[in-house]
Amino acid sequence: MRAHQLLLSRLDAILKPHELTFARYEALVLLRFSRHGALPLSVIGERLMVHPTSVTNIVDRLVRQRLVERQPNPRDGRGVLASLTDSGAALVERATKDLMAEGFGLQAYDDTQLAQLFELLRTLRVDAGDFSFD
Amino acid sequence: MRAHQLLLSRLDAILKPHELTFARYEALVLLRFSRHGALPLSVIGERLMVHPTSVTNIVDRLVRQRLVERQPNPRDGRGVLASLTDSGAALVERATKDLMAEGFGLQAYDDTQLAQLFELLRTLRVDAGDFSFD
DNA sequence: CCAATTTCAGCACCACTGATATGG
DNA sequence: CCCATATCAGTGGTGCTGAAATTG
Repeated sequence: MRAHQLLLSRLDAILKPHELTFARYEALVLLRFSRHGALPLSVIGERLMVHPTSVTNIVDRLVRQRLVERQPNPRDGRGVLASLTDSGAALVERATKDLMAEGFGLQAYDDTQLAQLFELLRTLRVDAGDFSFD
Repeated sequence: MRAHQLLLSRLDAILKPHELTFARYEALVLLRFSRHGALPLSVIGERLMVHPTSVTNIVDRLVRQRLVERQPNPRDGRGVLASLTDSGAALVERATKDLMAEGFGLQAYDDTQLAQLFELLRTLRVDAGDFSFD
C-alpha cells in the first residue's frame, strides 16, 4: 500500500507540470499507440480497466484541455471515439520523455529485481482473476 | 498499480459489510492497539501518513458512526483525542477476524514469497525516503 | 424486444490549499 | 511573537450506482 502511494506520488509529481494525472496520461498513451490515434470509449474502459462513467469523466477533462476530441464512431452509431489532437500527441511525447528520464519512478531497481517484482505481483493478479500477460 | 487496485478492492469488499473503508479501518486498528484506545489526531496523521485535514475527515466519519468520540486532550489544550467507543472496539475485532480469515487478501503467497515481496517493496520505500522498518 | 454504448445526476471518498480559532 | 493543533470551506480527482437516450 505504502509503496504504491509513494510510486504514484512520484509519477504525479512528474506529470503535474504537464497538467496531467496518471489516469489521464494512461488514456493519452493508449490513444497514442492505437492505430489511428482514436478509440471508442468502451475500448478505453476495457484496456485501462476503468468504469464506463470514469471513461466519460476522463475524456471530458482531456477534451477540456484540448488534448482529445470526441468524434462519432463511423462503425457504430451508438459509439463515440476519443481522438488525439495534435497538441495531445505532442504532450504525451513530452510527458513520456520526462517519465523515462526518471525510470518511471523505479530507478531503485535493477533488471533482475524488476523481473522478480513483476513476477511476484503477477501472482496476486492471477489469484484475483486478472490477466496474466505471460 | 494493478496489483494494488486488486488488493484494495479485496480488502474493501471484506470491510464493506462492516461499513468501513480501509482508511477508517486503519485508524480504528491504530486506536485499538494504542495504550488507552485514544490518540491525538496529530499522532494518527503521523502514523498513518495522511494529511491533517484528512484525519479530521476520517475522524468525523467515525464519530458519525459512533465508533469513535472526540475528547479534549488533557495534556494539550490545543489538541483533541480520538477515543474508541465500545462499539468501535467491538467492530474492529470483528473486521480484523474477517480480514485474517482471508489472509488480508494475500493467500496466494507463501511465507517465503511474502518476505521477498516485502523486501522488494522496501527498496522502493527506502529509495523514496520512507521509513525502512528493519 | 433485448443488448450495448454513452451520458448524466448524484454520492462517497481521498488529498490537498488557504484561512482561521485556539492554545503552548 | 511564533509555532502547533485542529477545523472549515473549497477544489480536483477517482470510483461507483441508477437512470436515461440512442442505436445495433
